[in-house]
Amino acid sequence: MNIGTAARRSGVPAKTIRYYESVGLIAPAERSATGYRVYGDRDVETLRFVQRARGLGFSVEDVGNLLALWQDRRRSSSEVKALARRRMADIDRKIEELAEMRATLGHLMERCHGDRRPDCPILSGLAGKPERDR
Amino acid sequence: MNIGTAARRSGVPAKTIRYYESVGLIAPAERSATGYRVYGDRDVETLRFVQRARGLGFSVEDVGNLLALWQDRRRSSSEVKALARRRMADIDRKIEELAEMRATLGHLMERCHGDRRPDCPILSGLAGKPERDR
DNA sequence: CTTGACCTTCCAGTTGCTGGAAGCTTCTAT
DNA sequence: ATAGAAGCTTCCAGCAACTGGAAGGTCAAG
Repeated sequence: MNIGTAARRSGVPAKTIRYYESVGLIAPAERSATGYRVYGDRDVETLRFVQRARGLGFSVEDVGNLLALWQDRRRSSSEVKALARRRMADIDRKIEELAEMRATLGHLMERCHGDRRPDCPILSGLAGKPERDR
Repeated sequence: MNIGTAARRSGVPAKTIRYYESVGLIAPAERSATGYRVYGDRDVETLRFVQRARGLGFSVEDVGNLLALWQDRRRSSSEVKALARRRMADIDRKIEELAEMRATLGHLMERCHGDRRPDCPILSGLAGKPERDR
């Protein structure tokens, strides 16, 4: 099958497949006589694997490692789990960051009238002159 | 004061200040006779404002808008609040995405022994062949 | 045989910096 | 006075992970 079909079946856009190939995440596809990339069902499975791993937020580099482990019969599951643990820690850190932003922004917004008046605690807050009352 | 001092006082690295100037987020600084950028206390305040807004995750473009509103006496606070609301929605969306990743990754990890054996539900899960038992 | 859908490569742009090179200027210490 | 360190300037490159678009070759249908 051609790249368009592989793209449809895997959910990875054709452009992205080419990109993955160019950065070495996936092996270069075979080519037809006229230079078209040719894919098989295995390749589609690989692409789906990549898609899912990326969906969990693993970096392209980490996906490369996961892919290598996946294809290595002699792997130990602890290596995979270690990658997953690191990713989990990343996620938790990011969630915390966002929660903090959320809280701060929420506090600022609460006090803002949001009407036609120029008075705005959000701006004062950003300016570092927090409304001090209450 | 020179850029290094402004950087120290505002918490924005000198390189980043130059970058902000280059993309038009902040006005070009005045220059000394020898071409050094010269800053005043106002500029440091502006930089701090930018720093805080960026810390809440506003894009550089949005910070530009906030800055403009901050400096506009005739602004209405509703404009500011609208920006904040959009940012809040972004944050919530991202938190949700991350929470979903967390959950999925957590499920996969739970079942992985993480020992020397190659058997690994994390990889099978990514491969799209979820362990079906239990 | 022409049209339109695919495919190819290559270059550029996105976001928000950050690092580094080459070359001035200013400060500090002797 | 002068040497060296620290600070400043500009410009170019690169990070992640694509995405868009131009220019051009290919293929199937009517």
